[in-house]
Formats: sequence, C-alpha cells, structure tokens
Amino acid sequence: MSFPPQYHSARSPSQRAQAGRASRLKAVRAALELFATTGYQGTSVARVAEHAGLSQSGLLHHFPSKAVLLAAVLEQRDAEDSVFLTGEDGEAPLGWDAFEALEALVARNSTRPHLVGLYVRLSAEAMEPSHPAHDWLKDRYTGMTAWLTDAVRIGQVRGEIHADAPVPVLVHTTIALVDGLQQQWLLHPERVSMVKEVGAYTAELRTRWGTA
Amino acid sequence: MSFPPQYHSARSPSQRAQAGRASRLKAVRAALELFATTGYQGTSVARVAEHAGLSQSGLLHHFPSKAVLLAAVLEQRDAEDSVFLTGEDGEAPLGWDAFEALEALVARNSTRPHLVGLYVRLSAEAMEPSHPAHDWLKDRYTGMTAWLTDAVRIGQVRGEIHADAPVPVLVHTTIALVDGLQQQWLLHPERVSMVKEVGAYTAELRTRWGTA
DNA sequence: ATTATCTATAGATCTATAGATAATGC
DNA sequence: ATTATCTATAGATCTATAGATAATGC
Repeated sequence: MSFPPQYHSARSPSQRAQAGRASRLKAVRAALELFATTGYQGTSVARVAEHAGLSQSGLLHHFPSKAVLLAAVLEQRDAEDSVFLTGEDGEAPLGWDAFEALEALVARNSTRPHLVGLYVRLSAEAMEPSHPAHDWLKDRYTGMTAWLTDAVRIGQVRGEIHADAPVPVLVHTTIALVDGLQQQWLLHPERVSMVKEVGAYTAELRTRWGTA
Repeated sequence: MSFPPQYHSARSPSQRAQAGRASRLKAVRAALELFATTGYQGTSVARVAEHAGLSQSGLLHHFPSKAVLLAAVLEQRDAEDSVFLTGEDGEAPLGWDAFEALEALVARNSTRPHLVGLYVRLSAEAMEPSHPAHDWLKDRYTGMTAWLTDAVRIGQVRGEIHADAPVPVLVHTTIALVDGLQQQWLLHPERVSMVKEVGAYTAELRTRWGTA
C-alpha cells in the first residue's frame, strides 16, 4: 500500500514534459503519413524517426515498439473519426440521418488523403490475423456493420425506410461501396469523386427504399 | 547475320527442361499464395523458395529478382481472368451481358480466395508509384473502366439500357462495390456472400436502368 | 556447352536494446 | 530521481551474386 502521489506540476507542465509530448505527437503524425503511403510493413522505424526529427532510439523511447507506435496512430485516427460521426452529443445518427452522416464523412475524407491512405493500406495488410492492426480492423468492420444495421432497422421502426428493405444487403453494399471508392480515389483522385458517387448511391437508396 | 537455329528437341522437351519448367510453375504458385496472404513486401524470397521446395538461389535462377517473380505471378493471374471474362471467342461481353459476366467472375472468385487475396493485397500496396505492380494496377483499373463504360454505352445503343443512365457513376460504383466486397469477404467469408450482394446490386441496376 | 540447382556470402537494412548525457524537478 | 534524447551496436533478416557441381544434349 502506498499513499497516492501528489500531482506536483499537473497544472503547469514542465517544459521538458511538453517537449516530450510534442515529440510524441510529431512521431505519430510522421508515422501516420508514412504508413498511409508505404504501409506499416513497408515503413521502417528509422524513416519515421527521420521524418519526426528524432533519432531512432529517441522515437523508441516514446513507443517501445513499432506495433505500439501503430496503435498510437490508430487511436488518434479513430478518435477523430468517431468524434466526427457521433457529433458533440455522442449519439450516432440513425435512419436516413446515418447515410447523411456517412456522406459527410466521405466528404471530409476527400480532404484528408492521408487518413484514406492509412485506412486502405491497413485494411489490406491487417487481413492477416498476425498483423498488429488485425483486431482494429475487425472491430472497425464490426462497429460499422452494427451501426448501419441499427440505422436501417431504426429507420424502419420510424417509418422512414420500407419494412421490406433487405437490411444486410444494404449494409454490406454500403460499406463495400465506400471502401471501394476510397481505393479508386487514391489511385485516380481527379477521375473519381467519392462525394458524388456516394451521393448518387444514397439518393438511389432513398428513392428505392424511402417511404416519403 | 546468323542462320536460324534448328529447333532440335522442340517436340520432345528434355527431362531437365521439364524439371525446370515444373520448378518455375511451383515457384509461381507458391509466390501467389504467399503474396496473397502476406503481401509482396511482407513475403521474402526465401519463404517463397521454401514453399516451392527450392533453395533461394535455385528460385532466383528462374526469376532473377523478386520483382520479376511478381510479374510472373501477375501474368499468370491475368491470363486466367481474361480468358474467363472474354470467353473462347475473345470478345468481351457488352450491355447487360457485361454485368452478367461480372457476376460470373465474382462467383468464380468466391471459390478462389487466393486470387482475391492477391488482388486486395496488391491493390493496396501498389498505390505507390514505386511499387513494381503499380503499372499493373493502373492498367487493370483502366481496362476495367474502359470495358464497363463500353458495356453501358453499347447497352444504351442497343436499347437495353436507358439513354439517361449516368454512365460514369454506374461504372465507378460497380467497380467500387466489387472491390469493397472482396475486402469484406476476405475478412468474413462466412458473413458476406459476394455473389448474393453483387446479384442484388445488378438486379437493382436492371430494374432502375433497364428498358425491358 | 548449357543449365538446373546448390552452398556460401556480401552488403544493406531492420527492430530493439544497452548505456551515456544532460536537463528538470523535487 | 526522472526522463528526453543520443550514439553504438547486437542480432536477425533480406535481396542478390559468385562460384561450384552435376546432369543433359549436341
């Protein structure tokens, strides 16, 4: 048993601690950019360190292994995404609102190629169960599926969406479309507009399965 | 100037030459399987050699570099695909037939996880222009886009497809859907049926844009 | 003479650790 | 005492090459 420590300088963080936090952040940012373009496997810790302005072991002081660095990158990415999707109130939109939120998310992603690149690269790498992002990927799919399934079902309950809409098909198709568009857009950003395509798709959904 | 060589044993290939060809084939097969699961970057030449039952330099005798091995893998894969799509006559199906052919391709892929895995992994890795499969990937997208664009336009000319169907949207959406479904299916083969989803999608397309 | 294949190895690169240094904070 | 950071390096692994061996084919 030990007495709780006194949080000495919790209010006024020391300069050194601040420098440390800044280094950490720079490292996560550099890692995100590099993982997004050359993948996790294709990026060496040394390259991340270089881009972050640290020595390799300086970087590994903050993240004891490459996998931990990846976890930090994913954590940051997810935080941004979920804040965006659920808004300030923390409630995920349901019914047609969910599809509107998805459109907004895609629109936002269209201005963030790094986030899209990271997602596309890791989705492919992390298929393997031994990949350090495997659980993240599975959770992400599970979460997305659960959310959209809820969204459509609630839409049906609310009377916004036809009762005989094929829920799983809508869910899988929607996810697949968004994932596939991200790939196309990364390869040909000028030829494909994710926003336009997703917009057209959801418009079709509304006329096909909407009750208005 | 030299006289054309006489093709001595073109008819009855020697045992050794045959053994060589067998090794080559085994190597390509092993490489395909490994690239499909751990990616090109994530697979060492040594591991391919091991799976092919060769020493590393035995393998590199047939394929002087890892990139050349990848090229051989892609060549074999493409040959199978295009034979399947264009059929015996070498003519790509157009109009609604194209979508039917796509459904058939997806159905076939559902029995070939390795081909799907290879495609998904390489699609992500080869986004980078420096990746040895980058040109392959771009060509594949270009070819797919050109084929489907033709298919819809010809369908319109034939009167099978409504004249005011938004051609690029249909094309991009279709490609995105198929790509995205492959990803989902690799992760959860039991939860997602690519055939069912693509079938439902094309059925919707027909009722929405068909003229029958 | 050709070639399928092997052993051995060069040379690069990669992750992670050991141990030192210097500044900060009690 | 803690910690942000560095240099140096161990140990693994990776691609590719050099050079040898042995069988085949002229």
